[in-house]
Amino acid sequence: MAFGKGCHLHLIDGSAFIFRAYHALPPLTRKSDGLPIGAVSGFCNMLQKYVEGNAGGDVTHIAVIFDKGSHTFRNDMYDQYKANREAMPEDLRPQIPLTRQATEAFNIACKELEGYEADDMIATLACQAREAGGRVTIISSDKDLMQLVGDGVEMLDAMKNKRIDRDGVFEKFGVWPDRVVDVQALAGDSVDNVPGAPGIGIKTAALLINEYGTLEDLLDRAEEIKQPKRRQTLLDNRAQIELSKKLVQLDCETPLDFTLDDLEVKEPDPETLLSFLTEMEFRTLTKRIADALDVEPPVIPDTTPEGANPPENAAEAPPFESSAYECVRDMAALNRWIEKARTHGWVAVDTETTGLNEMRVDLVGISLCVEAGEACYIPLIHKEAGGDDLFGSDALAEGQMGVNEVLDALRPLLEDPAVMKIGQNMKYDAKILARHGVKIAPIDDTMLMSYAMNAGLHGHGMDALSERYLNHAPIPIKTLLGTGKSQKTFDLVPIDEATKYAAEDADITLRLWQIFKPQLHKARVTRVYERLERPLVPVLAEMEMAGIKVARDTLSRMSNAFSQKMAGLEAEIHELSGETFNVGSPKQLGEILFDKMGLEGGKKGKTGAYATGADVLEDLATEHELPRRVLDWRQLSKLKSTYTDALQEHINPETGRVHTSYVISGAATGRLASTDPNLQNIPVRSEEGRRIREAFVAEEGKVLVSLDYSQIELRILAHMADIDALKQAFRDGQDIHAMTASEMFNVPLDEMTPEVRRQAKAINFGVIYGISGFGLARNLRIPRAEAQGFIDRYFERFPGIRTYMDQTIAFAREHDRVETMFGRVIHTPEINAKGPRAGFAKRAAINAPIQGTAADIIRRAMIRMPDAIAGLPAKMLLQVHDELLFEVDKDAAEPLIDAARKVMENAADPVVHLDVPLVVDAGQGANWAEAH
DNA sequence: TGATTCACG
DNA sequence: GACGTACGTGAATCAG
Repeated sequence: MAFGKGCHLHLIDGSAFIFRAYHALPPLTRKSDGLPIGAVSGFCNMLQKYVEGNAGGDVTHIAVIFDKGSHTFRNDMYDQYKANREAMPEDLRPQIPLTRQATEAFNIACKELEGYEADDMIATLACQAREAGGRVTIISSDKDLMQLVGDGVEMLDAMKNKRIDRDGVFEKFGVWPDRVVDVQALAGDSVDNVPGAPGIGIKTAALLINEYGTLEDLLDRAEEIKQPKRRQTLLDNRAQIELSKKLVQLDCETPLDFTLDDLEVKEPDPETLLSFLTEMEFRTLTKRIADALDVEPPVIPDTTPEGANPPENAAEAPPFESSAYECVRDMAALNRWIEKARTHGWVAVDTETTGLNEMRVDLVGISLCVEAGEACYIPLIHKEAGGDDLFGSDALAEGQMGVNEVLDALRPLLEDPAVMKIGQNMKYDAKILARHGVKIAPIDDTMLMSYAMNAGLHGHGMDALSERYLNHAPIPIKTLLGTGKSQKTFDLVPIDEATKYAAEDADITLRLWQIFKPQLHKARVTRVYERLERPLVPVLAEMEMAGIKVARDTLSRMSNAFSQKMAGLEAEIHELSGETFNVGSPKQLGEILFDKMGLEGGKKGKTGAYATGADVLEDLATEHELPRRVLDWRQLSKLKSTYTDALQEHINPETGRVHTSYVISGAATGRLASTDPNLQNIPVRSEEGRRIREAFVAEEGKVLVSLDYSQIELRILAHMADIDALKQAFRDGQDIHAMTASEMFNVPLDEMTPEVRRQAKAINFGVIYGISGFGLARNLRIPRAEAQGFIDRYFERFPGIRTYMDQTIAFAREHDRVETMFGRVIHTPEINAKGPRAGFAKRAAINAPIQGTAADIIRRAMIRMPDAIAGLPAKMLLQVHDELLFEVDKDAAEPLIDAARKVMENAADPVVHLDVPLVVDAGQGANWAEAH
């Protein structure tokens, strides 16, 4: 395309980029040979960020312009020009040619000219582009370039992401761009050693220029200046000022050996770019760019933990031999293991504790493994064998080192960035260790590796993985602890037994890691694992340890109120049924309703019991009073048993807070699951239930802040299925359900009734779930034919939805899996099954990419959140699928909302560009009910 | 231990 | 033509 009207040229000041990169970054060196590459790395990062930021923009032409040589025509005019510049730092010099290579690798034109400064080339190009009728953006913050601004030329400070237009220039110089040189000529520039007029700065210069029009007029009429000192300075220094103007005046006539047309934007060649980055050994950037280009990142050979790769021959691992495990009882032995871990660069770690509640249990021992079959156990607080149960003997068994002693010795290893720590469900161990002041990092997690590769195929617990991938059934914990009431804790297990069990766990973990690590690439889920799974571990560990304050007395009051109401309802129910029975027993209730009272519509399930679910009772409620009472009773029973009662037992006596646990690999779609207690299903839909949220409170002087994505799954559907009408509605900020209703039923928006809107809303949700006429009919309580009619109409109006569904199912049928927009893989093993199971699988396959993409987005937000709110007195406490809950000092609530909202709304960038905006709603209050 | 029910997104 | 039918979770409870 020839450059002309409608074109947009971006000119990057390469030298400025390099210096900024150099000063912004610590002195990094290339691992393999120590070559300094900090500036190159920063340069590439900035370039990448810049390219990403402009993806989909209107840039048509681009070039990075470099200075070349130190002698320019300005030195001929004035030998002191830029004379007092500091020499280029030694470690920057070799990086200069590399930044040129980098630019070329990005397939961006890279230009320089002997004897000219980059500024002159930029000026020339800008002038040419302007004359051709195009627009220009100069990426630089160099004030010397500001004289070019105007008539379609703008500057952009890439670091501050601030555009500088004519007004911006005026702000800086006090004159419009065409007089900037005059001001600079007067004011001079100490950095470039431009002399100017002594004693006159930018302020005074602007004042004078504005009064006299131009520099030339000013100098000619210098006699008229009222202030004697100023007048004299100008008269005395006329020659110097005129020279200064020549020095700062950019040359728009630079002889270029290329034209604007040569600068047309070109897509980078993935291979060229990635091979350059690989050569530089930029791991993070290589992955990021591979992501952006949607190719699997190349493997960078490495000796550091990030890429610590197990031996290729892991399959030839020795058989399990529990008697070979070592029990570490003294410092000398421990140090030998630490040394082994260091020489390998990795170590599998497993902690044994007195229970499963990470916030309360004690650390009993630690096992380590460095090679298959080579593992040890470090017992810490095992109790004396044969201890008197009656008196609960507390005596420690012989031959154990102290907990602090051992952790002090292990801490440098566990925190060493050069040693990879491998675990199965590392969040657990990380929390235990964090309670002892050890911040374990970096980590790999075999559970998460399995999850990234095999979600939907099987579970990811260690026992299942060991049997499946190592063909080895681990020692069941039951054989050590027993079961039921007589179950004991791990500290009561004899040390020799514990050694076999614990060391085996570390051994298994290491072997799994050796198998999984190389598989990640082949399964094309490396970036899912490294960017969506692993980084979540420390974030969730922090949230879980922070916990949320729960007001026990509030819950307990509610509990009592519920009890009373339930007793009343129970009496009425017994009265109505004519006998006393267990209202909580669906079986008894079914018999009362359908056998004794003879109500219609009794259906027996596969166990032969009548169904008495809420939907059944709801239907019966029109016939009889009893079902309504049972529904009310059940609601209260649920609230009391699951929430007001159970929640109190989860309040940690030490912290006064409730600490949930998130299961990263819980849901196949990428969603988190919350357990012990589940804080993702605290009531909100019913008025009565919502009040339970009043018991979730902020600490004194703080507030709870809730931010939630508005309609995130529908937005993702609109994008993925590419439905223009829906996308436009979201862009316009319309009520999406009303808009759907309007489209479907031909009702103008201003005549929309709540009932019609409600129906459209049900359909919108139904679509996400893989709708059926039957299901919609049941949900809306309308005849099935009518529901089917709605669905047909919906697909007629939004045919893209049908296409999306068909394509998704076809993909699943072919590959036995579906994927989210971020590359998360969800296996659909039943998609080709026969019978009703195929229906389930189909609907799950339709839903998974949508639900999963939403899950990926909030994960990305959570991973970025700690940095984004680092300066605020705030903590992220809970995640509820599309909501994040924070606790923050009262006066910092607004800044927190601003910061967190920004992260959430931009969480898809830069890997995925959504055609619809993500919108986040926020609220705050003393408790969760108020904040939501 | 499995089925049922119901809380959430 | 029949069959079964909205996606993803966790916890409490009953009953065998």
